[in-house]
Parts: sequence; C-alpha cells; structure tokens
Amino acid sequence: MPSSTAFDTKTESGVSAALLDHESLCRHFGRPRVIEARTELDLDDGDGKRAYLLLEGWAYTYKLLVDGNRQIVGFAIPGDLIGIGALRRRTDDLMAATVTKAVVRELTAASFDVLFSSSVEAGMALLGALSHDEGVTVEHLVDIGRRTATERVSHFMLELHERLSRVGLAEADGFRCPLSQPLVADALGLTAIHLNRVLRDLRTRNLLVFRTGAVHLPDRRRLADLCGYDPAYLDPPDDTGGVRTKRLTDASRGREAG
Amino acid sequence: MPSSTAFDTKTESGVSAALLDHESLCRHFGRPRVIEARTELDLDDGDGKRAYLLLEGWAYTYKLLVDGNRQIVGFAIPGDLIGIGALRRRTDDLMAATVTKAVVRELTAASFDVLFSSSVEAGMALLGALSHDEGVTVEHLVDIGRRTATERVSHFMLELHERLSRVGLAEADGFRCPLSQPLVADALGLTAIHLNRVLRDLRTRNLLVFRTGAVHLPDRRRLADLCGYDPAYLDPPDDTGGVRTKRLTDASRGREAG
DNA sequence: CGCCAGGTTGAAAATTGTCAACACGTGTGG
DNA sequence: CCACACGTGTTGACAATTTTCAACCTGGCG
Repeated sequence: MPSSTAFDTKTESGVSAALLDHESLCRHFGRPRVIEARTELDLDDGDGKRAYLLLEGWAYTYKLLVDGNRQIVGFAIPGDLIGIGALRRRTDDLMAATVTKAVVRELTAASFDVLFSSSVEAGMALLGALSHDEGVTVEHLVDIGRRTATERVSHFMLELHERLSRVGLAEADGFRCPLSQPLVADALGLTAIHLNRVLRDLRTRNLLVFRTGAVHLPDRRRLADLCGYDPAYLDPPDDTGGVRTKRLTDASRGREAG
Repeated sequence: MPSSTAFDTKTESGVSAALLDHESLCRHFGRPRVIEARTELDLDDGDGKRAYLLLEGWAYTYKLLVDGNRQIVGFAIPGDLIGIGALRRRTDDLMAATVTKAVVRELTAASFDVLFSSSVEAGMALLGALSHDEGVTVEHLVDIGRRTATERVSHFMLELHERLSRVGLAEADGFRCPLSQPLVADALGLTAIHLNRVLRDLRTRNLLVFRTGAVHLPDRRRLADLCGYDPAYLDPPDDTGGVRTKRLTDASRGREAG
C-alpha cells in the first residue's frame, strides 16, 4: 500500500493544507491515525472542538435534522481539512464521518490558535483553506438550489473529478469512488431512489457511468454542457490570469435584455 | 433617520466586523460610501478583488447560472462583511448587489492582506468573520437540501430574525424587511409563485405574515416547531457560558447504537 | 395615462418522493 | 454448510410537491 502518495501529490498542487509546511504539520497536528470505514470523526468531544487533516481515504461532513434525515455538507478527499470552519463556532451541530478506512491527523482548537498565531504564512494558509472550503460549499448550494436532479448529479461528479484530479486521484475519463448511492443522494438533496433513476438515465445516454467503486466519464465535454459546468470556482493551483465575464450591470437578470 | 445606530449596536454585539477595532476600520477600509438601491457591488473590477463592510441597508451575494437563473447565496445586513470569502479565490463568479440604499466601506484585497498581517487579533477577527459566514451558508445549504418549501421559508425567516435581533434591528415579534418575494424565492431555491402560495398558507395559519416591508411573527415558538429551527449555529455574540446541546454522541442515526 | 415590477390566483404539467418489492453480495450464527 | 440479516442497487406504480403558463390586480413613477 502506498502510504502517503496522495498527500504528497496534494502538497505539490496545493489546495488545502498544502500551504502548510512540513514542520507546521509535525508541530501542531496530531500523529497520523488510522480510522475505520464508516466511523464518526469527533468534531467536538464536549471538552473542545477539533478538526482533522485527511491524509488518506474519504470522509464527509453533515448535519442531522430533527426528522432523522441528514444533509451531507461536503465530501473530503485526501489533503482536505475537515471541520476547520466549525472550529471557531461555539455551538454548531456539524458532524463528520469516514466513508472508507482513512488516515487523519487531529488538530485541536488550541493547536489551531497556536498555529494560526505562529506566523502570517500559517495564518494565511488556514484562512486559505477555510476560504476554499466556503467556495466549494457555495457551489454546492447553487447546485442544490437551482439545478434539476440530472444537472445536480452531473455537476457534482464533474466537480469531484476536478478536485480528485488536483491530487492525482483521477484519470482523464473517470475516478475511483467509494461513495454509495445513499451518500450521494444525501449530499444532493435527493432520494436514493430518484438518484438511482437519474444515474440510469445518464448511463443509458453514455454520459456518466456510476458503478460501485468507480465513476466513468466517457465524454466530460458533453456532460459539462448538459449541466452548465464551469470549473472556475475551484482555485487553480497557481495562477492563470483571469478571463472575466461581467455582463449584467443591473440588479436582476433576464428582463430588459433588449 | 438614524445614521449609524445599527452599526454601533452591531459593534457591541459583535458578529462579523465587530471584532475589528475602530482604528483598523479607519486605516484599512475605504471611507463610507452611499450606494443606491438595486445596484451591483463590484467584487472584482478586473484589477483586483474587493470586499465590503455593510454599515447600513441590505444587500445579497449570488451566482448566475447559464440558463439565466440565479441562486442567492446569502443576504447581508448591517455589520456584515460581503465577499470576504471570495477575496482569496482567484476565479470565482460570485456577485453582489444592494437591495436597499446602503452605506458600505470598501476593503481591497491588498488592504485585506495588510490588515490580516497587522496583528493576530485582526487576523482572528477576519477568520472569525469568514467562519461565521460559512456557518450561515452551511445552514442555508441544509435548508435548501432537506426541507420542504414551508419549512424552508419558516426556517429562513427565523434565522433572519435571529441575525437582525443581534444587531438591534428586530422586535420580538417581527422585523422590517425590504426583501421582495422574487428575492426570497431565489435564495430558497423556489419559484416566486410557489413561495407566494407558501406565504399565503403560513399567513392563513397565522404563523408568519410577510407583507412588503415587514415580517410579522405572531408565534415564533410554534413556527420553530414547524420547521425544526435551532438557533445554535449562530455564534452567541459574546460568551454566555455554553449551554451546549450535544445529544447524539453516537455515530449515525440508528445503526450500531450498542 | 401607461408602463413595469411585484403580488396573487387557477389549472395543467413536470419533477420528485413514497411505498412496495426483489436481486445481489457479504458476513454472522446456527 | 446453510439460513439469515443487512446494506446496497434496482424497478414499478402511485402520490405529493413544485413548476409552468396564463391571467389579472396593484401601486409607484415618468
């Protein structure tokens, strides 16, 4: 088994924790710890909040509703920080759990403060991670709020592909994916049943093949068209100089187009 | 008209920018500027990103979809920072606009960096604002993802009430609200028409009366029951000694309870 | 006055959820 | 070894929610 390939790659491409140097990692984070699949990650053990750096495996953050349903807020892949946002919110019922067996390093609230204060760079790195997180969450919000089920699923998978690519965990035409249909459904605000139908449809049209363990994307281009996918919201690892759109000086959209 | 009452109150209760001292505000933020109702706030003028501190009035952030629809990401009320999250994301098509006439102070990306680096406290304040923002966005996500239209509307209004209360802009049984139905609909992922019907229903049941200019909440308690509202995700202004809720020590709901 | 955005309502259509059932693979205990 | 439970994936039929289309009313404003 490769022990930390994924994370090393991540360190180079630099999205979340990548901006933290090795020393910071060793000094402020707990030692790597193996967590079984399908187990809770404690973000708040009554004593204090904590976050996790995910080195290997998949995890997710979620919220429970009174009726027993849950909404998955986001999936974490190697290199992601889990729960940094909630770290500084006193009361927050955010929860997290692993999907697969995983390797994590813990970051307590106290350590976070120390790390944050230790240098401007460290502070910026943490801020950057939080900012990145928010960007993903916002796009997720748009996904759920204003897209049809088919668009949602497509968009979601393209986004996942993009993120995985950045850490070297995807091929050009797909990626290994341990998510079950119920998990994806809870993330996208759909029933597992309805998701299943949407997946069948996409499979039939040969746009996206989701089978247990892997996702195959025969034609990303066509899929992106279908759902209006635009990867811009994900930070490019470095800089590319921005192409700007900027129409619509007016408040609302649509009307008075001509 | 009171000129800065709202913001002063906010400064005391302290949610977003409140953690910044007066001097930081003067040194790093632009001078107060009046913006007309229904006008764009430029988060990115090709030259660089910028954020805004909202002193008076209402505004919102949103994203445009290819089909011309939009998803409102969140509403900003006096004291809120607009666009801090996007400040550090190179390509991000987040946009913002005012609802009412508003007073803002600009914060350029450069000033942000300077301010952030100026002291640990300032850095923490900005991080806190971002963290708070993310919390609100996450709750918004849950709202849209796993609640019925009626629940969404109720939950949204209770949340708004809570936020406004913290800055002294709400009464116990309601608040002044300049939002139009189309705006609320775009925030909640509903059609304006369907929202209208939901509002009628809530009005009939005397749970929530939304009329242009104001929202009346005759029975917050009953409304909260209806939608499973729990204000915990909003940071208590200062510290109240946490009445932490913390049930659910267990993993996911149901399985392996023992 | 006429325009326009917002609010309101009805009726029909589309999307999505619920209920019920069955197939499959895995792991456990008899 | 087999029976059985369990989570996942799958499908059909039906019900509920939400959208679409099409009006009409209202008040502000040039």
